Amino acid sequence: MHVRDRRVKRTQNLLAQALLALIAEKGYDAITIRDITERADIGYATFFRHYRDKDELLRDAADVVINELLEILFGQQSGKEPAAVGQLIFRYVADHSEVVRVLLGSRGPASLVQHVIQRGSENVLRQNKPRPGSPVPAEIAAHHLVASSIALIQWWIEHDMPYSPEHMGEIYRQLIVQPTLTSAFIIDPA
Amino acid sequence: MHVRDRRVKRTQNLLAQALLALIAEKGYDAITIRDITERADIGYATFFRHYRDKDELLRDAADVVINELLEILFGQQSGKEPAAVGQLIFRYVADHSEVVRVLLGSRGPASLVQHVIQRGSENVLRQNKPRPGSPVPAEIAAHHLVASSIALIQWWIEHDMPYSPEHMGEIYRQLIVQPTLTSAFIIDPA
DNA sequence: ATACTATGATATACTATGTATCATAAAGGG
DNA sequence: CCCTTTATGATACATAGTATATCATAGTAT
Repeated sequence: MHVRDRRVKRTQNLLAQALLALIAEKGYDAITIRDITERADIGYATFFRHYRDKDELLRDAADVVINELLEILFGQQSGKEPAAVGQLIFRYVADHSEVVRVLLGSRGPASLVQHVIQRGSENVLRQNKPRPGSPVPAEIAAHHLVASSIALIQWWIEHDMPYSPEHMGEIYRQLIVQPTLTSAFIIDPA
Repeated sequence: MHVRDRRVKRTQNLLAQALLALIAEKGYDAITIRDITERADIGYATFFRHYRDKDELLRDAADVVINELLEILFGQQSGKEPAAVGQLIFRYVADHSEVVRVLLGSRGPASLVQHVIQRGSENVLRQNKPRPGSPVPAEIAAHHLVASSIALIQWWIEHDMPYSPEHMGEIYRQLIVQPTLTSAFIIDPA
């Protein structure tokens, strides 16, 4: 999937940036497509040449963030200790809190969160071996791991990040990672 | 808050029933207010005399279900063993899967799920004593407990309930209840 | 019985979506 | 560099849905 025409790339970038800026200003629901095209300085009809509706544009913009975070978590250093993973997550969120707040904010559509959970679960399943004989199916454990992580991030952001990323990493490990791994997966000793 | 006029109660009931039926048929987003009023056989303008928009009606309808479930969980038998609590939840969901599917379905607005988490967290905090010195704050643990439970219910419903309520109760206990209680709360020995 | 209030029906203004069309400008391949 | 292709801008327009106002009527409470 390589976009050949520079004009297309330019237009899509402008639309995504405009959307994120507008969400931060007035919330997702209040935004009209005309708002987006005016902010991006793009013809109104041009929007529909790229996306069917607002949601499609939002998902496209979100994929950039998702891939970035997945790269951090599952990149070269996949065998890292689980304790550090939590700190990585919450440090990333703190560094990009504006965008994350926008994407996971309570105003966004539920379908986006579902999409993020889906993407995350696939990666968890790919990176861990299920423990044979466990009453907890790997598919459920993966879903739980990702959904709980997002819920924890949402709580942290909505409460204006009252604890440090290190502290959140410890909470994350104790409440989510440790129980899930010991319940359903073979713990990687690396 | 007692509704005196029978006409009001009648109208609101008809609107709520119509909305739930329509969500099951075509999904929340596709529903117009005219759809609702026509199905309920109520004048179009009358809708706005009770609710500002669709979301307000949905939240009102959801509160009925929330209160019912909270009554089951925190009613007379609050001191029950945690293992049984999971079965109670998933049995209730199975018995009311149509409505729960509608309310927690991926098409519904995110704000509704947030609302449910809020209501549930308050109850968890009210029913449990925080463990002193734990790195996991009680507020976070309560949020985690409820948010994870909803995520697990969503997974179960969206996958057409492939495991029995008993099995789900065990998963629930192992993945969510046990870790959360031991991490952040004083375990009730009753 | 009477005063009150909710409803139905209707009209209307307004906003937003989505499509069609055509001239123009920019891009890419040779 | 030329030529073909394609994306964009501008505009007009059809459609759908929201939200409010008004008034006669019917149901409700006390």
